Amino acid sequence: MTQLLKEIIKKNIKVDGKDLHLLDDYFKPKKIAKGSFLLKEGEVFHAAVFVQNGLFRTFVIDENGTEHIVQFATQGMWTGDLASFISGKPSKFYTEALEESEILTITKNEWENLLQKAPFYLDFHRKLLEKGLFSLQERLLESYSVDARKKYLNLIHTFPDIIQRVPLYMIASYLGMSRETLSRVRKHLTDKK
Amino acid sequence: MTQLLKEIIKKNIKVDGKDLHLLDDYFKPKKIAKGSFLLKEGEVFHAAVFVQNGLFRTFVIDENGTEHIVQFATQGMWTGDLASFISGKPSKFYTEALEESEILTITKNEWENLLQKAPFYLDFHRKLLEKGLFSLQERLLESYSVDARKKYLNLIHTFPDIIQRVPLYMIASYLGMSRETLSRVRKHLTDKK
DNA sequence: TTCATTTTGTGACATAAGTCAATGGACTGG
DNA sequence: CCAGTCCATTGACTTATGTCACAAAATGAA
Repeated sequence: MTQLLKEIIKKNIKVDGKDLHLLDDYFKPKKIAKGSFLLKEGEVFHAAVFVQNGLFRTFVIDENGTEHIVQFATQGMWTGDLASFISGKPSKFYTEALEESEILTITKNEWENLLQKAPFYLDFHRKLLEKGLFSLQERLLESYSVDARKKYLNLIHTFPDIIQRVPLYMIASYLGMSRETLSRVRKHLTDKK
Repeated sequence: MTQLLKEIIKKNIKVDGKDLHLLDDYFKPKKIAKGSFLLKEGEVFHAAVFVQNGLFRTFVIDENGTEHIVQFATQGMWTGDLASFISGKPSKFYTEALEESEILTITKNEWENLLQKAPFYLDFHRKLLEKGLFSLQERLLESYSVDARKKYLNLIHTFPDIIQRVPLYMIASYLGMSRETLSRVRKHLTDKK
């Protein structure tokens, strides 16, 4: 059940077998129907969510009512709003299942509890935050210095199968451009071949 | 010496007086000359840096050789590259003193040491990361949904004195626009009065 | 003060991307 | 199998911002 999670943890921190088994007691599996929400704006995100399989998007809605997708999460990734989970403050984000999905969750309290029993999970916690910081930095830098075409190319390079799994207008939203612009970028790329 | 730092820590976490005094042993004060660098691209950022007074910028240089300012840090803020400090990986950033400044530093090793002696500083560490995440999120969202004029207005609202302290072309770089665009935005704002 | 350097402002023009509107294709539920 | 959505494409047009070039102003060092 928690196979994938265990592998990922082993890759990130040093932890021995019997401590890994603790995870089975703490993380609860759950099925999530396509179209349902794990989190809506204004709510506090009380549980960490690890994606076993399926696909989620997390997005904000700005003052003009436009959606901006901040993250896609697939198998092996974490989703929801890490900052809200840690701080206990209300989130600005929505996270929605785009496919029938399976997740592992742990509530804030249980997480704190686990950290007490097995403090080396603090290292993992840290790594998570660090990765969150890192990927946000990357996206911010990209938004400054890269044009539409290159953003798209970068995405299909780092995340090839996302194109098959979500409608293009969501890709456009993720990349911070209009769906028409994305459509034209794609046309130019195929024309050149 | 560590007065300001102590106040900030007290605001963020619960910690009693005698544990605060530990900070005096761990943090070293340092003067930094205007124009000198705390960090250059490719280096690992080995010390956390707290700004006592003065002003720093941290920036990246993209593939085209253009600088993009990611953060200004003034009194009471932290500067450098948190992600590199934590992960021990080389940084992509430069951080430069824009004024004669005074800082408090602590090396990575001493920091780990302090965390062992006084584990509640972990909460502080966490808060720092959380704030880092939060401010990056804010900037990313702004870059998507806000035009040049509003970005400038937001900045002078949240950080009024920065305008007096750094040249406008750096403000432009921080806001992700050309200096000419910023110049025009400012003209329109004064014309309207 | 004076000269050189840095910083800012402005006009003319170029360009990437957004907006609007129409069309047709693909999917889906009944 | 049909009707109704949903989604993607495309053209025409608009708009915000960038780029280039030059001039004016501010700054700072000698």
